[in-house]
Amino acid sequence: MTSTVLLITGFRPPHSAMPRYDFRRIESRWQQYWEQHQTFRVEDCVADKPKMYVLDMFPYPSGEGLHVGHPEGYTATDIVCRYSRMRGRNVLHPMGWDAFGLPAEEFARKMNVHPRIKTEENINTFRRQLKMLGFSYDWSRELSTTDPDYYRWTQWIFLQIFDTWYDAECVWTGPDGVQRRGRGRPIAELPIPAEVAAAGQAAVRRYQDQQRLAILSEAPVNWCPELGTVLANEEVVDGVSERGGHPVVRMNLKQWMLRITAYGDRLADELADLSWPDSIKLMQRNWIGRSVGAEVDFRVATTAQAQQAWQQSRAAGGFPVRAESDVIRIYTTRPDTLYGVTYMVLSPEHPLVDQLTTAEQQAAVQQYRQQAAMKSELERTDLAKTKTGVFTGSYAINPVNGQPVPVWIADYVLISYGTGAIMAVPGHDERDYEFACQYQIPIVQVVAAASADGPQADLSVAAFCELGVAVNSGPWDGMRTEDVKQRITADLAARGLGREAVNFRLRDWLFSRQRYWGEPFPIWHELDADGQPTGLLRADPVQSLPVLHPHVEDFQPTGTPEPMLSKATGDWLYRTAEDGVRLKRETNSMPQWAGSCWYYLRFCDNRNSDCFIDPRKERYWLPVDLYVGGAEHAVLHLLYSRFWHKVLFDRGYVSHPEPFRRLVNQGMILGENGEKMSKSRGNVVNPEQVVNDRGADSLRLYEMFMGPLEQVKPWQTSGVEGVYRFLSRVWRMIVDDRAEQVVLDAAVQDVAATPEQLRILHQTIRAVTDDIERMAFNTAISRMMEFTNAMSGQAVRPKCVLESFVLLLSPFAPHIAEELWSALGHAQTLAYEPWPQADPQWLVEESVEVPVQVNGKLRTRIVVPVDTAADVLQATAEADEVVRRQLEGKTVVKVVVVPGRLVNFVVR
RNA sequence: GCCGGAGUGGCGAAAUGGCAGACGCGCCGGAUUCAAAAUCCGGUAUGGGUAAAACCAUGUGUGGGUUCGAGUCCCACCUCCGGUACCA
Repeated sequence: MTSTVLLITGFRPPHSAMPRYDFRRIESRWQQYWEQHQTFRVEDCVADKPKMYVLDMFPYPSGEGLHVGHPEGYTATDIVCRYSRMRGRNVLHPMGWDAFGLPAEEFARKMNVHPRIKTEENINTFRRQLKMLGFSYDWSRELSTTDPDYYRWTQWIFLQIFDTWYDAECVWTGPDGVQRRGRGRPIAELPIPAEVAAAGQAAVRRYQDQQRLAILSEAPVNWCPELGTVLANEEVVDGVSERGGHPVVRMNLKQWMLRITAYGDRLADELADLSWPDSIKLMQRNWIGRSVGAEVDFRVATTAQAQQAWQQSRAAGGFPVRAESDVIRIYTTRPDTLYGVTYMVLSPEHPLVDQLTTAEQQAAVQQYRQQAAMKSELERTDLAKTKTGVFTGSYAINPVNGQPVPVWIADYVLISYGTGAIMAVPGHDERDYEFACQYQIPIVQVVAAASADGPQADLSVAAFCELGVAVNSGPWDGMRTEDVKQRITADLAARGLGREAVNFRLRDWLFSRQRYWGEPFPIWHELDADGQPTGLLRADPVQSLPVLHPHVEDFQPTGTPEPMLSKATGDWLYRTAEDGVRLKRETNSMPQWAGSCWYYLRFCDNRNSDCFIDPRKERYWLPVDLYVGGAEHAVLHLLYSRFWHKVLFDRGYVSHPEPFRRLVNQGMILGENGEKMSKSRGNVVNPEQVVNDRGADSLRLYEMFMGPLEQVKPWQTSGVEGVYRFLSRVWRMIVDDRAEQVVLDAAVQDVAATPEQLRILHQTIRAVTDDIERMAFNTAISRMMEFTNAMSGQAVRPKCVLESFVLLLSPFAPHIAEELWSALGHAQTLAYEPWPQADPQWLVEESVEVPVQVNGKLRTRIVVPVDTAADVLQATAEADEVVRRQLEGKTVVKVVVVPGRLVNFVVR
């Protein structure tokens, strides 16, 4: 009875088998297939395939799970990888976890669960969510920075840095065949001055310890009591911690510093050859902030004879490495303005301040220094509206003209930059100008405008900071600024009073933290008989690595700058060496940046227990061909990684000077309201939800269809709907959605394609291919939509055309593509099918529509054969009715004819 | 302040100096349906014009410039976003 009714009404039973595009079934099926068949496992060092290393910035596995921002970059790289495999490349596409860090430790503190447990839980969530999206990672290469097998080698690299000193004069040629000046060399090769050698073994060791690239030094640091750790300058924003916004105070602590500044020149110069966005290169260059100028010595004023004697000794002995105790050494980028110096400024922390302060000024200076010390970084920058300072009572002699100038202290001069002291030229420096006005210090003009039409100097209004010509500058008057700089520096150098100098805005990298959940340092402190540190250090032997975390009972912060690891028991903290020396372990831990500095190397060889990377694999895979991640890492992570890489390069462990050949930054995805996504704004989109609603292929496609990868763009849930509809149309174009099984639609036939169909196909192949090469995924998807719109209307859809199309679609929407490929009769995955080739024969249209303009305004369009010559094209245009009317009664002055593009009549 | 990047329909966007708005969303109309969903077809920058078309004018943040021709190149400015902040 039922069947009768069915026949009469044409009603078909709902069939669960698979009529429609059922993404749930398709996606889980193909994810299982890839996993079972190890489809994306990659071999190292394959000789007959060109390699391609495509890397995502690995995520911090937060407790929140995946964010829609993650799949943006990951989808882009996955498309490139899948495409590249089909183009015959051997593709390395790994994923891992940057899993050390404070949140897991905070959680441990609240819940008393070991950070490792929470970390593993978070990683499991992230891995599950990423696998849902169908990325073609080689999961056998997965790693976490928190794996002892991984951080063993992080510690090992630290020891290499510890074992290295920077020989700035060394000229050498690397394995890349490029000659460089400056090289990190083994500390054992450091020349020891005779007097140090004579002072004994301990003196030699202390001397070496000062020259290493990793040194312990007493430095003013940002201590955050709330977080229980010191923070790098970069982690402090406006005087509070970047994470959590807790107050930060400055204090002096002994901390590990990595001497990244030694590599400042190379880090800046070697950006040149990288395929990175210019804006990122510029940001790095600005961050490094290399400037060229001069160091100049000003002797504290005493008697004329003493001054003369000093100058004579300098003329004879040259410019010393360290200035004498009565000499103020300054750094300036404008040595040409030396004649305009009307005062000098020492930073309040400068070691000469006490010595220079006269009895009358004692109280004022003392008070000022105390104030400055108490000011946080925030206040010091915030209160910068009006400059403050105090006169020390002393004068120094200007080496170019013998004039005495007063010496002040002021907190607008930073102890950490240059020499911590400046010559002040209020006429030609904004800050000095402001200060001089504040304290009625004379302002002298020594630079005049170079020409009448450029910016002019008016020192009654503002400092004149432009280049120009020297005035009031003795022998240099009339010379151009650039020339005076050169010659005055040379002149000072000849007299032993100055020299050319280079400075960096970049500071050395504060490399220790006081947290539990970071890599322990493989370093011991020697103790004396009383159990006090002697200041001498010992490195763990590399065979004994990793230094594992100690067991601790609770994760409450110590409340003091004493590191968390100091809560460890004695057997972790202390040891007696073979020679009987009592040792205490270093209890600081490494910052989160450490693990991410070199993970791209370990992906090439993540199971190696003999070395951090097999040199053969390093030479095969490195450098990374494409690195995609957020612009928030534009400076720090990328600079730190490059630094470590260069140390490893100098020490012969890696063969390329740079780790990342090409860099692309994805733009942030905003909430639907155009604001940054955040819990507090309530506009967070959960990718897992999108996958459940519309499938991974739709999510991937939408993330790419939103707009250019690099651009910031708002999320639109209706847009996901749009690409889902597109995938449904693709499905119906090939599969009969009325059948109970996945069978081809009756229109899909094994026949030859028509010329029109071939033209559409090959134009699509060409456009999609070009767009993938340009990483313009949004337009590639548009082209596939156009193809689908055109082909769906065809009564007969040749199978061969659809097969090529499915291959084009597969990098973007791999699950549906695999399913369709299988429906089209293929037993194997399409992951390694050759990428379709555009046949030039079908790329040319037979005729073309050419716009005709009159005076640049579009008047009509004419259709002509595609290769119509210029004169014929013009004649055709002139013959056109609309054009004739437009040209009537006017004089044609000129005709612009671009064959195949346009005709333009210029008339009067 | 300084250094980057970006301003194009109702929205996301597209456009080697050569037809502005491809593609998608939304909306409007139609087909299918008892009805709805889904699907399919058509339309959709603005103003004028027309019964409807044709057609005309305007239009890529603002103002200028180069050019036969400018969203695209140059100059000045405005707005938004990102970076940076006394670096001598």
